[in-house]
Amino acid sequence: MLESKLCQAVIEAVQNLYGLQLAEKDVSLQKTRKEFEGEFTIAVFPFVRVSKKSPEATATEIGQYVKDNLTEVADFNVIKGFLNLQITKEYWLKFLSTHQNEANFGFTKTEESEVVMIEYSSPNTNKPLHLGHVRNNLLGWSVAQILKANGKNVVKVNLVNDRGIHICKSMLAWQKWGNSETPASSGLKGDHLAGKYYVLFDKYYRAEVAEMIATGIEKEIAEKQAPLMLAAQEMLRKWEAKDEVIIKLWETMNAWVYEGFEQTYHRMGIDFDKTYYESSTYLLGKLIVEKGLSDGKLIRKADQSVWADLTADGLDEKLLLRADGTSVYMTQDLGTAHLRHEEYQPKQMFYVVGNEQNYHFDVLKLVLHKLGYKWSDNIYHLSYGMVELPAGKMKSREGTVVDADDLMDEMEKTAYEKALELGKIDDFENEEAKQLYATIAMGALKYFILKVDPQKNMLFNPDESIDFNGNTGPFIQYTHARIKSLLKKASSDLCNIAADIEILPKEKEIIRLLHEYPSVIKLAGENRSPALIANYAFELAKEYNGFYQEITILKEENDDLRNFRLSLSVFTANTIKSAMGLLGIEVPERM
RNA sequence: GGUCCCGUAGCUCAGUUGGAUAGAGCAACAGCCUUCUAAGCUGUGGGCCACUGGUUCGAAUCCAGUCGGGAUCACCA
Repeated sequence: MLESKLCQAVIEAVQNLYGLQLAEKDVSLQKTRKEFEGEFTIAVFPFVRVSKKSPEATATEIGQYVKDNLTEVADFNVIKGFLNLQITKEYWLKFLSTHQNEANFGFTKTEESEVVMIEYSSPNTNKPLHLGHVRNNLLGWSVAQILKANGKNVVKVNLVNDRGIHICKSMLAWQKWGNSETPASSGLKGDHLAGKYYVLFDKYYRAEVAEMIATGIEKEIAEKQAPLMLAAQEMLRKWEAKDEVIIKLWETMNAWVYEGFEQTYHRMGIDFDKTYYESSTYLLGKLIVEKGLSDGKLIRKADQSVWADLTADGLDEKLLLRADGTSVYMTQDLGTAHLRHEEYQPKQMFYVVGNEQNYHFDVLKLVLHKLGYKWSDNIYHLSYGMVELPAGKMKSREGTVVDADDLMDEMEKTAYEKALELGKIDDFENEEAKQLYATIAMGALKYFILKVDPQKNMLFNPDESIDFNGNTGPFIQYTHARIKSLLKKASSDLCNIAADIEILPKEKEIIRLLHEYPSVIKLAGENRSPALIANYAFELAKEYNGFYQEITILKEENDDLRNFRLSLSVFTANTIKSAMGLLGIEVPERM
């Protein structure tokens, strides 16, 4: 790699000139700012201590050494303490012709033994997916792609939370007020149907509680004693006892929900290699807890409940088994983690879960560590920020939840209106036009969400539809389509690039960006951040658009220049497509 | 209250892990299609990088404190 070659040369220079041995991290190699000549810049301030010369003199000496010893370096210049290196035209042109049509440029070959697991989505089966899940799904799927591009053997898993009191609530409501309604009879998607009854439960339950409070019962007692709540709890007990009627109802309603989820996932373009169901893993944790008890690593209290004492690590005590022996969320996660480790022995286990659960994952790792499972070190919580609305958090009770299916519908409608308005689809077949709205709508949505640093909270304003201009998915898609159109008109093959052409600054900038792509993939993998890929794709598209606007490509009369610019275009289109692919965004051939 | 995260243009976000004069997009205004797709390009205005101190050649970035916002501290998941 050129970058490390440059670093090595600088290390060598400092060693030979000043007798100081540096490590690669001591050399700050960065991109040269646009206003200066050159492609790479090294700040030499750290070296003046040993050179005992001015920054300018030091930079000049190092620059001269590097120029003399590296054929790739054509020249250098020094501004204040900054050494700007200029790379030879030959290097850039060779780079261009070598990689312009390389299938997986920038990707690392998959290492089969590097098994890495990533869990994302993890929905509850009592309501449809909302905007929060959308961020989760897109992040998870994209990070999986990025890890693959970094040579990992990725296993994508989903953990469906298909049991528990909240599931019973929608079941109970359906039983009471459903009149045997089904997705077929109502025309509702299965997950929306279940969600409808979950909301209904909440409505009647709150009415009951209000009524009880009105008769003088205390709020807390009312909430616990409301008949609907008692009935839901009774249903959960029956479920755990495998009551036939309840199990049947549970299976039926969950099947509806899965059908609905599948449609949403499919439309979103995300998938899984394996799906775990909490109903079949929730008991596994008990075995681990019992072993921990007999090993004396956990404590049993007088009421028979089991706890992990984490006070020595600055945390609290954590409940692992209730007094009645039933398991809690943490217990279940211990079991699932263990199961996954047994099944795959992953080198790393990633959990894409919102930052509201930071504490949960700290505890999970700590408890596993305490119980002696060394692989607890391989657990990483990919914590991401909340999606907030202008009014604050989404609240289902206030009806401010942004539904995933509705959101995608809205986006498609906007894409359609926009395309119509701009006359983009006048010569499109019906099917192709439909395909285009979907591609652009999803491109806009995915890019909007993925361009933000995962760690940070982000704002979504439902009143303003997501933009299609500027720093957006469609902007990048458009750039790709534009290049494709250009290439269709250029019938010539692009094979050899002549050596004696002049490279303009705008062209140089594009080459440099393309050259940077592999290290962007690497960085995105290390940081598990699709945002780095997104911002890179935008920068590349923007740079190309500037070039396209200002410089003649097809109509250039000099064949060498024409070929060179077409090569640049091909390479850019390929890289845009590749980068957007890592985000799960398709790029159209025309739009 | 304890712990953790965040605070950059009117708004939404970048800022390559400490480097040069802090950047994009949106919104506003002014231009550019008889020539490769105008979902594009060019230009103008807009900043006490929350505040204060510290570390050093150099800080939006690291450390400490203050203020403001969020999350969490359940026998919910």
